Amino acid sequence: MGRKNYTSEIYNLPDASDVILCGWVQEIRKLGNIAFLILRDREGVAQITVMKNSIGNEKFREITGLNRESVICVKGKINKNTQSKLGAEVIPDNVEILSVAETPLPMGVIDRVSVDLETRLDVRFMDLRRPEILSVFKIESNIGKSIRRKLEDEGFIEIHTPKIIATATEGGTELFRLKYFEKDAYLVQSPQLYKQIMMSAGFERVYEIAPAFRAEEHNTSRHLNEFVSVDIEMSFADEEDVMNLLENVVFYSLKYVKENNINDLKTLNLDIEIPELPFPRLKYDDLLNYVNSQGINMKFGEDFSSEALNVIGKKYTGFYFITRWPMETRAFYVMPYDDDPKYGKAFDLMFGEREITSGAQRNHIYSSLKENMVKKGLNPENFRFYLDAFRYGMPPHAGWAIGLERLTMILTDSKNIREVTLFPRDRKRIEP
RNA sequence: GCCCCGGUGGUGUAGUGGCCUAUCAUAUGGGACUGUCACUCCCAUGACCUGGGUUCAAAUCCCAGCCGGGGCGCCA
Repeated sequence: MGRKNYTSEIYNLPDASDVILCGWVQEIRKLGNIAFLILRDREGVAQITVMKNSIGNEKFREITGLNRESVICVKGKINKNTQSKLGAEVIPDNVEILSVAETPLPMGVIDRVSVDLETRLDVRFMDLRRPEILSVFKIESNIGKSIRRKLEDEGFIEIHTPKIIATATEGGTELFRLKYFEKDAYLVQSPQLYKQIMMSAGFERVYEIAPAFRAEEHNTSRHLNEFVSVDIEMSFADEEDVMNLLENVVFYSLKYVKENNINDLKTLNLDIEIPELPFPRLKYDDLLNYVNSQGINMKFGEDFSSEALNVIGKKYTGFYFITRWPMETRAFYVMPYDDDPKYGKAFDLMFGEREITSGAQRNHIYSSLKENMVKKGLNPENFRFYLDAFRYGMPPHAGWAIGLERLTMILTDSKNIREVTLFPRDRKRIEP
C-alpha cells in the first residue's frame, strides 16, 4: 500500500504537498457541484474537497454517493488557502475505495443523538471509532506505560504468573471454575500467592500487569468480572516502603499523562491536577470514629460501607491512604503489628470515596501465616505449593495491586468502569 | 444475590385504557443546491421486548419470562 500520511500532518506540511490519506468517511456534505468529505483516521480529521469540474462527473457521483464509514484512500494535494474552518484541505487526484460500509449504521459515530452504553458495547468496534473514546484508551495505554517505566526505573522485574490454578487462592471471593482435562481448575483472582513465592525465589522486586478474574455477581459501575491488575511485590520492605513507592508511581503516572496526552485531555475536556506528596495517611480507627461522629453506625472490625466511604470522600476528595486495618477485615497473608496484633500492616489507596489499590506488608513467618490461614477458615493443606516457599528462607516483603481500570476511571473522570474497558466482562456480558 | 426502576423505527425519545392509522430528533433512500463546516430545503421509508390474562377496547392495566438501568452487599 506504500507510505501514507495521517490527517493531522496536513496542518503542518507546506501548501501544495502531495499526501496520501487513508481512513473512514465520517461525513459528506454535498452542495450540487462541490462536495466536502470529512475523512477520519486515528489522529484526527481532514476535509477532502471534491469538485465535479476537476474530478469528472462519474467519479464525483461515485465519491459523493459513498456510505458513511466506508474506508478510502485519498491521493491529493494540500490546499492551505481554504475557507474551511479546519485550516487546510486536500484536493483529491484519486480516491480509492477500499471497503464500503453497509447502511444504516448500528450506531452513528458523530450523530447528535446519544447512544446507550449497552448499545455502544454491543457494537463496540463502531463506538471505539469516536475520537473521545479513542482518547480514553490512549490515556489508559499511557498509564500502563508510565507505571512500567517507573517500576523498571526502580529495579522491578516483569513476571508472568499462571492464570489457571488448581486451588482457591486467597479465599473471600468466588472463582470461575473450568475443566482442565480430567481435573477441575480455576481462573486466578489475583497473582498474590505467586508473586509472594517469587520473593522466596529471590527476585526481590517483581511486577505483573495482567488480568484477574472474580466470579462475584456484583452489578455495579465499578466492578468487572475480568479486570487488569497491576501487581508489585518487593522484598526487604515494609508497608511504608511500598506506600512510598505507590504514591510515587501514581504521581509519575499522572504527570506522564498530563504531559503526553495533551490532545486527548483536550478532547475529553479534562484537566489533571497533580497531587502533592506524600498522600495523607489516615488510620482506620480515626476514620471509624469520624464516620460514627457523622451519624453512621459502624463497629470496629467492619469494613467501610459505601455510605461510610461517601462520607469520608466528602472530607478527603483527593488521594489518601487508609492504614492500620483490623486483622479481621484483611486477608490471611497480612502481617500483624508486633505491638498490637489486632491490627495488620495493610493499607488501601483511596481517591475520594473510591478504592483503587490495596496492599500490605505480608506475613513471612511460616507458623504465624499458617495459623492465620486456619483462623480465616482455609485449609493449609490446599496451599502447600504456597506455604512451602516460606519454609526454606523467605525474606520480609510487601506489595500492592492497582486496578488499572479504576485508576483510568479517575484520570478520565469516567462514571462507569465499562467505559475504560475495551470489551468488558460483567455479570451479563461475555461478548463481544 | 437483594431492593427499586425501566424495555416504543437503525439510534435516542414523547405518549400511563379509546383522541395512536403512535410524537419529535437523528439516521436511511430519492431529489435540488459550487465553499459547506450542527449545510439548508422538499419527498419517502421505518417501531410499541416475548408469552399469557383482564376489558367492548391494551404501547398503556395484571402475571410470568427475557433483557437492561440505579442502589446495596463485595472488592481492584
